[in-house]
Amino acid sequence: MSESASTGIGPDSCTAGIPKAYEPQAVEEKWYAFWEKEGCFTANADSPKPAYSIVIPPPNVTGVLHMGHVLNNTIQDILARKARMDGKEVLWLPGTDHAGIATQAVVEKTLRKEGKMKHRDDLGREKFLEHVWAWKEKHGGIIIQQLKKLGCSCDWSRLRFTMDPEYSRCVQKVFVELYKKGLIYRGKRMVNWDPAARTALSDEEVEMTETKGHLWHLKYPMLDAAGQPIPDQFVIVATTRPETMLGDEAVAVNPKDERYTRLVGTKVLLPLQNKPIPIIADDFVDPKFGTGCVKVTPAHDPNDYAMATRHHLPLTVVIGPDGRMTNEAGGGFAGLDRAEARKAVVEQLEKLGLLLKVEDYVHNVGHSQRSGVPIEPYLSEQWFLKYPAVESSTKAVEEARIAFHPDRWAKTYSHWMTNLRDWCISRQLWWGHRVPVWYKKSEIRNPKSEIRAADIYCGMEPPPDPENWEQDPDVLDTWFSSWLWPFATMGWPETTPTLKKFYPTTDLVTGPDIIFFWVARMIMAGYEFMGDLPFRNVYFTGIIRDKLGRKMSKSLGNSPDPLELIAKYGADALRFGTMRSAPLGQDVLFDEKDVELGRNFCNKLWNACRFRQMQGGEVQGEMNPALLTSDDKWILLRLDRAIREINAAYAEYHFNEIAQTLYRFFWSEYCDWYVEAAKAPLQSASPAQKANTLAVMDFVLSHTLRLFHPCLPFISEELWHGMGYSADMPEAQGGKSILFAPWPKPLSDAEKETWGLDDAADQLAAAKYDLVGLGRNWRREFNLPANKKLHFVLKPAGPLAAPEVEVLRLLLNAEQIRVDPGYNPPQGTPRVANSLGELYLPLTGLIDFAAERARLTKELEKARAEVAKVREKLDNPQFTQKVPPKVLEEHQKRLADWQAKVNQVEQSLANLPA
RNA sequence: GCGCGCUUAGCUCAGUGGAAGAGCACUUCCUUCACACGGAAGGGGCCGCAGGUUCAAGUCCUGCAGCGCGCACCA
Repeated sequence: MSESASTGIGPDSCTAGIPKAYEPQAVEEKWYAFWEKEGCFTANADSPKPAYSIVIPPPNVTGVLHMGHVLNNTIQDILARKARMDGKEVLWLPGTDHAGIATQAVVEKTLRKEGKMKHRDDLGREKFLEHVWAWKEKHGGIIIQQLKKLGCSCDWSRLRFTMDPEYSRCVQKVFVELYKKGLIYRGKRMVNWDPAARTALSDEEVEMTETKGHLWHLKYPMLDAAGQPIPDQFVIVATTRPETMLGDEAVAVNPKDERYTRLVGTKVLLPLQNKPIPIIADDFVDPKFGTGCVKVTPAHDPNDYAMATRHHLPLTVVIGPDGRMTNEAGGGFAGLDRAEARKAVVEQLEKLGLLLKVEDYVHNVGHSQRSGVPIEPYLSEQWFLKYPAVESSTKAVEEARIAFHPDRWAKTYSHWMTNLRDWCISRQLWWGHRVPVWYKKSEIRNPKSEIRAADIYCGMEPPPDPENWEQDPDVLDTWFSSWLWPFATMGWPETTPTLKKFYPTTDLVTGPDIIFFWVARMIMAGYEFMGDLPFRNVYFTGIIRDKLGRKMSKSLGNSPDPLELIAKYGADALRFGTMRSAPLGQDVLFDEKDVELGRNFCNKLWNACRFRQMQGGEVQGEMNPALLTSDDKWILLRLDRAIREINAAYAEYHFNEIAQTLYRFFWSEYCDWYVEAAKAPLQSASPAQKANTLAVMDFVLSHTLRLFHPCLPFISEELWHGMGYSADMPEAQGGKSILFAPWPKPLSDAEKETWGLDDAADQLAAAKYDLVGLGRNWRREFNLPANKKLHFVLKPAGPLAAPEVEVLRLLLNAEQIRVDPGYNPPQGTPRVANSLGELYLPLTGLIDFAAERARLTKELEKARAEVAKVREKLDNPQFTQKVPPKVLEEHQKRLADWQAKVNQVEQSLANLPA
């Protein structure tokens, strides 16, 4: 493979030429280009392989990559790459979203800044949209390029945008169908109005935030039958929004409230407007709250609107769609912003002596999720959708045909689904899918009267006589297009091969914050238009926070730029670090240290392979069972365990466990123990034995690289070729790319038997490493420098082959280990022991016996405590009778082990000088 | 108000019924021919509090407290 030459590692490269540290930049660029050129990510709809598919949650077309994207897309990429290695035909379908309000707001802001307009009306619809499209062309590809940097294996040939002409047709078709079914209707309602964006919003786009405000108590003068104020007689109303009083049309009391019964039917004088308004009785009013009198502002409060409807009160609009007071608010207030008007109204009332008191008051205020400003309840005509396929969608999740991970979100879903309210889908914007509805021009549009059905034309094509019609100016909520994403991206309404092969999709990876916005609606759209669920599993990621637990935001400046991290540490490092700290369903506290850990891990992998290369020779294919050492057998068993653990973690979407197992296996088991132990045969054994050790390394590394590939796609590919493991594989199964190499299988019983991977070998190696640990501890105890060569004596408990002793010698960094079954140590020789035998360090005179005695005493105490703990359990007949046999055996063995430890340590202590 | 999470080593977090774990940070030693983006050895936990179930509880149940997040029209 010529690709390997440039970065240094490879079968033919000379040792000196391999960089000591992994340098990801060139490697990542090279392999991404290779994958794309070779069409590795392109899904074949005609493939006989079983299908695996994911649709990307489309990022905002003009957005840039942030840490949330990194988390989300790394997970999707891991799933996609794992599925390929499992032999599936994989489609990861990418795309972007037009993100109506967000994009329009950004473009408007830019155009204002550039002095090209003050308000979009200055440009007009067509001209303005030209600017948005230009913006989209300029910025739309950025996030796609960034996803490629991250290594995402999306099928870019199928890239979709929610405003693609074909996609727009889907949106129109869906609107028309639902309109004809009567599920989409037009209505005059009190909606959530965003005065900054000047559009209606859905309920889901309103965030209730606890706000410190005030409760103003206002005095409304009572009027007598002749309409004259009764001196010193007032009705007291309390309000959090005094500016709305300019639009009051009544004061309401509870009909059962005896304090006010006699007042019902009389009138009060609305201050400032000097308008008589009635006192009405309505059950809505809670007599126990405040004074029991409520001011009624029909046009600016949903409850008041409902009351006004019941009592046939007029609607006085005093706040306009721009959040400024209208002419109806009166001369002194018209034109003021609602916040300014509040101050002005309070000031005036105070002057008139009509402000009784002001209390601090904490309450929830709806804010626009987009622009952050307080929502204004606003009466307007909008399009609404009565959700389709609700029952099947609810059941699909409740009966786990669609599985949520973690499943607790199913409860949230269920709660929302059983309390659905119609979805306000029209937006007073220009950037988006325009409502496919035309109104007859001859009908003079009177905002106070609703348009008759006969004068509405709804269709995918404009009416045949367009000159007589006028299209609805509004566009549709962005989510009204993204809810079709899983099938509209696959060629629906045609039954395309892609749709046939890959719908329903397998997994969806998204954030729980859009469970209502997107996930629930996609499920309903799936059932309504495809007659089937859109995905089988939904993985909900956590939210990425900074290390102080704060949400990442531009204003806080606590959001690192993933591309800078990639440039600094490599994409693999970013992916691995993120996965390792991202438990299922929990928020992720991101720390750059995690990425550093990822980089260090890649470097470890690089150097472990570099070490193998430095031993020379071709890839060794066959392991000769007769030549396998206990260390070989031990690492093969550890590999087997790692494969099983990783498979189990994949099955449960536990990505942090996958990363942690990879880390533990490769670093703590393979590098720390196996490689160090293997240096013994590599340095001194026969050529055949040496070759066999290399065969074990090649076996383990070639499996390891494949286990790593979904998480670390770049370095695993580089090393896969560099080490020559691709050479033996069929072209389509790893020969071309590790992408298609078969996913490692756990070792079979037959393999374990062939290679002699039994408990005895496993325990021999483990005992060796244990003894090494005990021996190494002496260096610290006795202040012996780590590089000082020492002489040990080993008194083995049984027969011990010379190569095992050589491993001990190497791991202990010993000059020599003298094996002497009959060794009779002089009093005072430090001693440790386990099942392997007794290890002595004859160093009389150099030793701090007090420290050794203290250490051994502590160890003895610990061992005795453990013995006591286990013995207590075993002495309990309840325990021995009820416990499963396996657990009983474990405890008995534990007792024996700790007892042996006690004996060993006692002997070691006895061996110290008194 | 209802619902859902979280509370384990200095920090960030794994660990869902059978001997308290990882990474980082810290201490000591080591530039030994894969790696100082490294190696070795250490120190450090009433597993939030109180009850209960069980032979056995960090793990299951019930309260309580603190923190966080959803949902909810009380002015």
